[in-house]
Amino acid sequence: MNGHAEQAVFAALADPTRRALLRCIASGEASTPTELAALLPVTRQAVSKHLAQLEQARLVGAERSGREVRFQATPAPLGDAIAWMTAVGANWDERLAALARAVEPEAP
Amino acid sequence: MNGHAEQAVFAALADPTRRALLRCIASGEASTPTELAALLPVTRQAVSKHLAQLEQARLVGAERSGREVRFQATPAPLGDAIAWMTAVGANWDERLAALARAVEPEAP
DNA sequence: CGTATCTGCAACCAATTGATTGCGCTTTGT
DNA sequence: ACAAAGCGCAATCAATTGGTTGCAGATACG
Repeated sequence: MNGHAEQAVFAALADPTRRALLRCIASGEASTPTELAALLPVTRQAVSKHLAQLEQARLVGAERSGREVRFQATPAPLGDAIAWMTAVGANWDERLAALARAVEPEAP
Repeated sequence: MNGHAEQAVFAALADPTRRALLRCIASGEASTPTELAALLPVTRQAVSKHLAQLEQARLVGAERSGREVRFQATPAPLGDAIAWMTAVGANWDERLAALARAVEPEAP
């Protein structure tokens, strides 16, 4: 689970529409593609493709309920991305090093 | 300093070559474009363009020294990106909420 | 049963991106 | 002074991306 995970996560987070979608889903503002499309200035199909990318990055999970699909946020990949950032940043920043220790509570 | 910063940071981090460059610079393995290009399977000009993007995201800083340019890592934007992630993730994950409190030590 | 929703899939299009080559400018060293 | 090293800029190219429209398959509701 190294290297390839951050790729998808950072790529997914690189798009403003995708970040907005994740925020809406995380805050419980909306859950289905049509609901989310109503909140954003793009079509439902565009939202659906973005959701597919977020799902591939494991940032959201889909669950079908009848004719609609309900999306929910998944926290783990964000933690992985933060771990990568702190691991890199710990080399030259003390504050990030401290955060790295907070992220990885493993005792050697 | 809201919104536009993460855009550049996440976009910069979305590319594998750029992540490798940041890791090399952060670890002190290399500092100049030609040094970095020697470590990666791309040309020096490609490295230079990637460095420009990292610089635009404030993840690295350039400093000319004679005929060569020495790059150094800048920690702040990583902290901003982590703050964004924890802020979004805090809505549905307790562990990220705890991390958010660690990142933002501001008392209201 | 028929109709209106909600969704996914395919084709297609413009814009961006990652990467390359070639050239010109500045700095170092003999 | 002159050659070599390091760097930046411009043009170019293939591949990817974000977005759209159109259509077909399920599912709820009258």
